[in-house]
Amino acid sequence: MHLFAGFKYNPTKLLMLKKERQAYILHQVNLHNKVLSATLCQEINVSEDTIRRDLQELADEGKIIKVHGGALSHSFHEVFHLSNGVYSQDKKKIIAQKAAALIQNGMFILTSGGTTIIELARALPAQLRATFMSGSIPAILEYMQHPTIDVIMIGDRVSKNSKITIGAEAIAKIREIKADLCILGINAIDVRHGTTDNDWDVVQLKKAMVESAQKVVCLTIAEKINTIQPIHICGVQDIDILITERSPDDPLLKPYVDAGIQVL
Amino acid sequence: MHLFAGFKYNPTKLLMLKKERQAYILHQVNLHNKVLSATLCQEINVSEDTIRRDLQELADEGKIIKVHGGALSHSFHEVFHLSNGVYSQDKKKIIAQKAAALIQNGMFILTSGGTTIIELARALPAQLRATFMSGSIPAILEYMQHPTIDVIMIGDRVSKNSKITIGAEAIAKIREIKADLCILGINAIDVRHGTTDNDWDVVQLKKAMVESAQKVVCLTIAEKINTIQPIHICGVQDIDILITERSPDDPLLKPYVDAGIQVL
DNA sequence: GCAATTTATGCGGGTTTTTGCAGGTTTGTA
DNA sequence: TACAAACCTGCAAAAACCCGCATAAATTGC
Repeated sequence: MHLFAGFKYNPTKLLMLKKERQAYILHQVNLHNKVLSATLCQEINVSEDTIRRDLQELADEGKIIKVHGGALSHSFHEVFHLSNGVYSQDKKKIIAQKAAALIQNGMFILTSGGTTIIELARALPAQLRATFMSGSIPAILEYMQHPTIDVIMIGDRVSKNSKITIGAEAIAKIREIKADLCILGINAIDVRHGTTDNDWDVVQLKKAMVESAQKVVCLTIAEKINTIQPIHICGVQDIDILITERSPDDPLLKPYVDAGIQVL
Repeated sequence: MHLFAGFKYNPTKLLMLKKERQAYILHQVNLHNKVLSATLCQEINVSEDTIRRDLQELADEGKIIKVHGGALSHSFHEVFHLSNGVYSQDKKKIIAQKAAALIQNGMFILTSGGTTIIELARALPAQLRATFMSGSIPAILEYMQHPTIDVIMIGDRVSKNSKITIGAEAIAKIREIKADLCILGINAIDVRHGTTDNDWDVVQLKKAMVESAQKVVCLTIAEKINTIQPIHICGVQDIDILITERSPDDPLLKPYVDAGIQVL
């Protein structure tokens, strides 16, 4: 589409045909996922009404989404409709599959809560014999469905927000044991800052779990890679395995491989 | 710290369209389970009022859950609603009403599990401030819905059929405390044999609870009056209050009144 | 080629949307 | 119980929108 390439750098008054102009607009929308009416009317040198009419026509044809002040691409707008149910559930199922493969008979496993852990609980093979320990009530509910695993609930005061048990008792209980694996659903990870979260109580629990396990496994959708939250859980040096829905050799994950983490 | 998640998708944070902004917010909520209005208005560079209006609109559309100071993801806050097809639910609601009247602010209350206890949890007045302790996962789920009460989960191994935590740890934890009330949903009661049950683990828990409480309250539908189960929990002399859906002066209950139990 | 006709564009004015701010009220927490 | 943060309500300014109309541009018919 080099046909349009020069227009925004060419303030010369050009006579653009209507079809041509609309093609240009559509191109811009697809390229940047959004356009502003004001910007377009400067670029093409037509009145704002004309731009508005163009946007309206393109919207009527279903090519773009018209909004107050400009337009959005259709792909951008998908966020709104895909927001039903658990966010990114497909991706989390993939992650759960990879994580479930790590678990072997006889293992003792500490887990956090969160929707990814719920998927893990659902992905456990039916004949698995292992012991799962958690303070997350939704996670325990899911583990209870499994026919053969042993489930241990960490007791203490219940946090209504995070639906986990929190407090000194819970942390002391975690410290008492030495688990084979600690599997955490994490909310943010960054090479420099490690994993971080935004709930103080959850962080306390996760920190204790990391210290009480021989191997630390972190589960997260790739979207949360290279993001930071306010409260620190542990550094990358404390993490043994990182699991996302992407392939281990995805460039996004290279820094973590370089940092010595086993990426699955 | 202006490095929070999401900036990578929002390099040009100036002049964001309304829909675009809302999509960004929704994305953040789904990603992190919660957002703060203050954080968002810094990130997007708009006034807090605008953020609040956006959150309100998204909440009206059912996309998120608005709370004081920010918003929560819908999937995270999902309520596990127990089926309402409970046997004799009407009668249990009556029992729950009577039992709830016994509870006063500041009390510490031990409870068992069971559908009658679930009804009790639902019947608690909204402004009540008390502490409830239980090893029953369904009961804890119900207590969590209440806005002001404190909830303490007794930890230990989870019994999959009775959905309670059982074991030495759990019993030791109960022994540590001295509750104002112990409220038991019971499966059988008889003047001669006292209360009995058919699950060994449940009985151990209930016995410990009876011993750790100043007053013992038994809840049961009248149908279970004068029935016997294999395993003994406690004698009638250990019971302080008995609550059924019938009137206290019902002839069926007279033997228990005569035995010194306060019948409600 | 030229007039008639259709289409596209720009403009004026009135309406709606969006946004920030001032104020008073509610809420959560120490 | 006191206090700060968050909330709501109303308001006003700016931006965007819509409608009708006049004019310019393109197309068509002859």
